[in-house]
Amino acid sequence: MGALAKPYGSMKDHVVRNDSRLSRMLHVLLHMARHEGPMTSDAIARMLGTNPVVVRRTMAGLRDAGYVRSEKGHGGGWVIAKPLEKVSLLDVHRAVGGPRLFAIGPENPKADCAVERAVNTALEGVLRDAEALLLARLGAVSLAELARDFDAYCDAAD
Amino acid sequence: MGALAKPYGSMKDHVVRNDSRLSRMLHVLLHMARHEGPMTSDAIARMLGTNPVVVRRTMAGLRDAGYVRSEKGHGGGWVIAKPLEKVSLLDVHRAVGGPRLFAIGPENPKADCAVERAVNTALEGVLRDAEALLLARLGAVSLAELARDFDAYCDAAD
DNA sequence: CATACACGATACTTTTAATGTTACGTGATA
DNA sequence: TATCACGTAACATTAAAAGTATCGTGTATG
Repeated sequence: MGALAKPYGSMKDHVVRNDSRLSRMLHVLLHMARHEGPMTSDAIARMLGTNPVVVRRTMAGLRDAGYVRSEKGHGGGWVIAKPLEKVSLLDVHRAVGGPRLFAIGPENPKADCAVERAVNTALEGVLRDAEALLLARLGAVSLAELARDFDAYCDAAD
Repeated sequence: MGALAKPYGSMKDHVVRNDSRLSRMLHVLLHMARHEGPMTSDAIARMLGTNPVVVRRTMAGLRDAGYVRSEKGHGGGWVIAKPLEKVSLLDVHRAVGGPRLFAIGPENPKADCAVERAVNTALEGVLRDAEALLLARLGAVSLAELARDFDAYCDAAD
């Protein structure tokens, strides 16, 4: 027992493809906040190293949630539609589909076997607590704070 | 901001295929603890609703860690090789390969873009803390405690 | 009003890791 | 020696995110 906890991401030496929708949207939103006028899906896609269709697909959730707006035609693109103070990282997570957070979990949540149910109960308890922490932390940070962190980081680099 | 946290597993209505190696191995180990003599990979596979090759593949990690032993030939199979008090859920997690815990994460951990790095820093901080909690909780529970929980649950059902 | 622009949406393909499956080898026991 | 049980390699399947091609719709501009 009692092995030491390794930090996040140190378990595998190969590259793991995580769900990066939250991370990407945060990246985009901060850029949009520092950008005059609309940003096109093409420009955003180049920023993210991906495809405009992926951008539209992912940002659709943000639009439906009212965090951004999209305009068609000449001079169109994406603009921020809600003050950054009013949007938390959790809001963005939810807006992009609120994907599952954990890669591990029980095989069969509704097991017949009593032993399996006992295992599930224990694991689910642990996962629930970690999820609560994660969501609380994401909910406690607004896009505005994230932007301020970035500005502070830039100033520190001077 | 301030949306309420939904409990674990409630975000999706379709079935999500999690990495179930930890959960499965805990299930198996508790059964083995309550079982006289070796259990064959075939019997375990029937218990888990899977294939004996999957069982051998996954249990290989437990064997290499010294938590179980395997015997060939007539009357062979898998037996527990270490007291349940000495093995934590975290030990089992590590023994099955210590798979990644989170399904979300940054797209590109080593970004050139300063905005992206700021996002990554924030997200990684949250994930690191949640991971620390998760690993600490897994490390704090031994297989023996899990087995006792199960016994208590059974007694309560009388 | 015609044209280029930009999003909206659909229908795919690709990718990755876990899981499932088949087949064959090795050692142990009756 | 025949059967049992694990060890291993190789390959197929699956699921979700991500990538891609293509078309439709609305919009501003010349």
